[in-house]
Amino acid sequence: MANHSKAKRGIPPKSDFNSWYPAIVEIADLVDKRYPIKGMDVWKPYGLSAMNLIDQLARGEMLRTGHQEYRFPLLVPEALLDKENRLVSRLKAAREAGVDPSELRLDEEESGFKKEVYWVTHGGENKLEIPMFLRPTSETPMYTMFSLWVRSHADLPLKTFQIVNTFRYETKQTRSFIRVREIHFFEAHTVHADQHGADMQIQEDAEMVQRIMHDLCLPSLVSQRPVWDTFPGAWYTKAADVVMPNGRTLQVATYHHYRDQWAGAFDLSYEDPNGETQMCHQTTFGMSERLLGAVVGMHGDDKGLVMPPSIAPFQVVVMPVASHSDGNVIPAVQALAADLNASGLRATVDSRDVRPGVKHYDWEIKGVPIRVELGPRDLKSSKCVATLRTGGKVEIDLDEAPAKIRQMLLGISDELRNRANSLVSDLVQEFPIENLDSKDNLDSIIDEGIVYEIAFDGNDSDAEFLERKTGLTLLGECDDPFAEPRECLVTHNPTTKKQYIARMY
RNA sequence: GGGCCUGUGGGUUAGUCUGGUCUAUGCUUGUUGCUUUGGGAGCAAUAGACCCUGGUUCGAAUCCAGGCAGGCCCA
Repeated sequence: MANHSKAKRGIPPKSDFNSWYPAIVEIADLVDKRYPIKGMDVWKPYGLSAMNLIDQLARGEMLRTGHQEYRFPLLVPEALLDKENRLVSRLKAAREAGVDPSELRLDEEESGFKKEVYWVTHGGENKLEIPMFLRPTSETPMYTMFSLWVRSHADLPLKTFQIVNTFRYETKQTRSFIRVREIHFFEAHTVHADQHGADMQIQEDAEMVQRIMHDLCLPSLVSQRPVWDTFPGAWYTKAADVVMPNGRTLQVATYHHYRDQWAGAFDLSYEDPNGETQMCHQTTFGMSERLLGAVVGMHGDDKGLVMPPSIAPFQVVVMPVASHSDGNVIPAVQALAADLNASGLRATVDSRDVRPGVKHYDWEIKGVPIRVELGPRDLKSSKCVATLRTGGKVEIDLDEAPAKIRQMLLGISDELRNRANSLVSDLVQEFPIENLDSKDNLDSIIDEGIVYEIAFDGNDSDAEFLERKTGLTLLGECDDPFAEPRECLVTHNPTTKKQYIARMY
């Protein structure tokens, strides 16, 4: 058909995910990528609206769990970075040497961090005596202040969060929402009296991640990152990864247990009830616009986006049909939308003077969960026709519309979860061979579009062997181990440690 | 980190190899008007581009260098 491509507004098939993704974010009007700086897209109203709704989910969790919202400055003086770099390089050296960090002296080694930040070196025409950088994350500025705020055990726990933009000078290929240079970022930082307090916080973080992922209808793999992939300064790092349709995993949330390692570097201590000075224990929990990237990638299809109802900027679009032939249509449509909005749904009216087909296609591309048509025919029978983005059309009574539609949205969420789960279960597979003999040629065995589940309990060099051999990256150890011990893929020791290897974004 | 490719109206595309025919092609989109309107309507008019800087040349969208931007592959 000549207008085949036109019929889909030039959307490549989703089976070609690497072309589909960058196309759909622009066609669905989430962002405009033409701003002339690499990795810095312009957020358009529709995309921003969805992102704001994701932020609201995070904010809701924060308030529910007693965190308070702050906003710290964007600029950080270089001197503070030095403090952090010393901590990071000390821990890194300790890790490499396999010794306790406290046994190492502070050295002046410069970490690679400096290369990844944007520097502000001038104020007007004057060169700044102390250069400043744009936060890549906010540990440094926040902990500087925390050490002023926390003095007594009564000040703890301190549970904070902020939703801000952070900056990273990415040199690799950038991708909307997935790898960008200006990152819309959520970060929660907490301070506790002891390790137990921080342990509990990590548990709470895990629950919050699960709740948010549920709202977004996204299944995720949670694992503890290997030591070498642990956030600088952290005792351990846990991460939630979403499996994208091309088999690559996307890290969408992380939470770090710092123990008292950062507290040492930033002099974060308090007086306990006995009047003794104690070091604080800390955690952080971070998420970003990658959540939106995951939603786009996971739920979208050949026809466009599919928005989960929880973050759909419009959950329902009401479209008048043949309103020119019946003056009652427009008022009825407006009344219906008002009804839906009054019942707490996000509904809008598309009263553009275009053909109905155009409206359907437009909102289909944008992934609106339910499109409602209302025309003269329906008015006679007091009904309207609802079309689901996930498929199907139903006639519903006008007086029951809000309740029915609310129910249908729940059904759509369930359907999206089912679809996502079945996609992921296709993409996550057991490793095809029992052990990695170095003679094996794995090219014909490894499928780069698959996430492999393996038994692995090796050390750094075993992991390096594994990664080099397979060309995949180790995500880390899962929370749910195998029920029965299995043979480790590399060491051949029996283990219940379940791990995933995949190509990561 | 290493290598490769690309840059033409808002989008997409012809032209680039082999400099002059380009005062730059088609489709789409935008705007205006009329007719239309239950899943992408039609006709007409109109608007709109050679990434930037430098070089070679009588002459550059086309060749060369650098920059910026985008994409791909490998580590």
